[in-house]
Amino acid sequence: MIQTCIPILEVHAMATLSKRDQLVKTATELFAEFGYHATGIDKILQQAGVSKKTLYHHFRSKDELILAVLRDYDSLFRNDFMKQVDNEADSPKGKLLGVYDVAERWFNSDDFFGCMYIKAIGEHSDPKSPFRDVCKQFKKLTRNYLEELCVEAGYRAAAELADQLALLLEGAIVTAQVSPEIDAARIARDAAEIIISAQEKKSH
Amino acid sequence: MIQTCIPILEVHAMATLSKRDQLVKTATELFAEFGYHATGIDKILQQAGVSKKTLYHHFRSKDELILAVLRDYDSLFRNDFMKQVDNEADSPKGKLLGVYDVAERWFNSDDFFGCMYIKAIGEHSDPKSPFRDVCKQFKKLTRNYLEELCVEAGYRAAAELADQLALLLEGAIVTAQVSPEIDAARIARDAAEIIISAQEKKSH
DNA sequence: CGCAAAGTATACCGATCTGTTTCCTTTGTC
DNA sequence: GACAAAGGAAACAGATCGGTATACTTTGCG
Repeated sequence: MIQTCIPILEVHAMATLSKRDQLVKTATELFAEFGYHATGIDKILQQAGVSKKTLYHHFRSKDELILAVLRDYDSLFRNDFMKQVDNEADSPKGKLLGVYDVAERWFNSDDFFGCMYIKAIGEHSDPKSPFRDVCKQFKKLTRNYLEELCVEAGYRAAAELADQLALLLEGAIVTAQVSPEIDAARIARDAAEIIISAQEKKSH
Repeated sequence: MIQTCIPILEVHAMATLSKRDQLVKTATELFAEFGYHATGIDKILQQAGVSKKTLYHHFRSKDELILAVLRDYDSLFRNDFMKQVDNEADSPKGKLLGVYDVAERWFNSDDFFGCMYIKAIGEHSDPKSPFRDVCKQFKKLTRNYLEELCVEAGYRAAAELADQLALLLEGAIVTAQVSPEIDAARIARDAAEIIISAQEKKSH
């Protein structure tokens, strides 16, 4: 393609990932599938097509790469998830239940290996680990998103409802991870419907 | 103490763990806290006070030790859990809700680091991994236990109810693991109560 | 007692781990 | 075209990994 103007170049430059982003993306995929300790630096470098020197130019250590992975994935995943939920339904209640439909597609995708943050805490149980805050933050933001949907739907006890719906989502994620043959998303959706219905009767 | 008769000797011999059980017990604790890949053989041996030769006399490899850990823990944990639930209440419904009270005590204990099986799958995502079956089996047996309680309580849709209550329990476990300051057990219990109540209204 | 099984302690093996260093090439910019 | 920054390839370091081998000691039991 002939480079005709600057904007095209810029767009192209953005579409082509920087070395740093290549590293983070590859590391995300490998960490998700094989775990953090089991994934060596060399495997990431080989698969990303990046040299070791470049890695340690962008990150001080493997732990900092992990931290970058967790931070980047946080916004990426939630943005994509929320966008899909938005397309799932128009009504707030429909979106609330749509959460579990989007989750079901996620569970059935080829690159589903459970939640990166649960996995991270599972391998780094120290409460003072730098990963702890990022993981808690992700779970908190996800729960708050559910609360927003509850508020939009006009439910009085939005906080309590969000807590319970978040718990169902977590349970569905780990169940789908351990036992893929169980339709965990549908179970969670059914339970969510019951809990929401009970809330609606109270709100009247 | 003077050894007066055979039975006492036998009881004492059973109370003193065999080398194999010492290994499994120590490995269980370390795997639970630090994960499977991060826990080296040498650390287990040192903490168990057992030599390396003895380990490889009882187990062919680290993976077989992990397998033994998962298998032993399955019956040990569920037996203890069910016994505690039994003492929690007399009525079937009380026991059903008591599950989450027992879980709360578990979450608040010093040696709570999440579910060993979720952790195992998180570090060994290969569907053909020998760990997969043990983990799925544990989850299945736990769910079936909940279904038994539902049947005893006389709920018609015991299977569906058990699926949902199991999901809530899973969600509570990972939430308590990632965010200890959240009272995940109480949230799960509240949600369980709502789901059970809805079931009771249908069953009439 | 005497013997075999089980145990300890320790050195060792090859592989792999994170991280550093060296030397050379590419690339973007003034 | 020159120069500095970034990147690549590969050797290297020190530690640790899972697992084996050797030599000695303890223990249970007929």
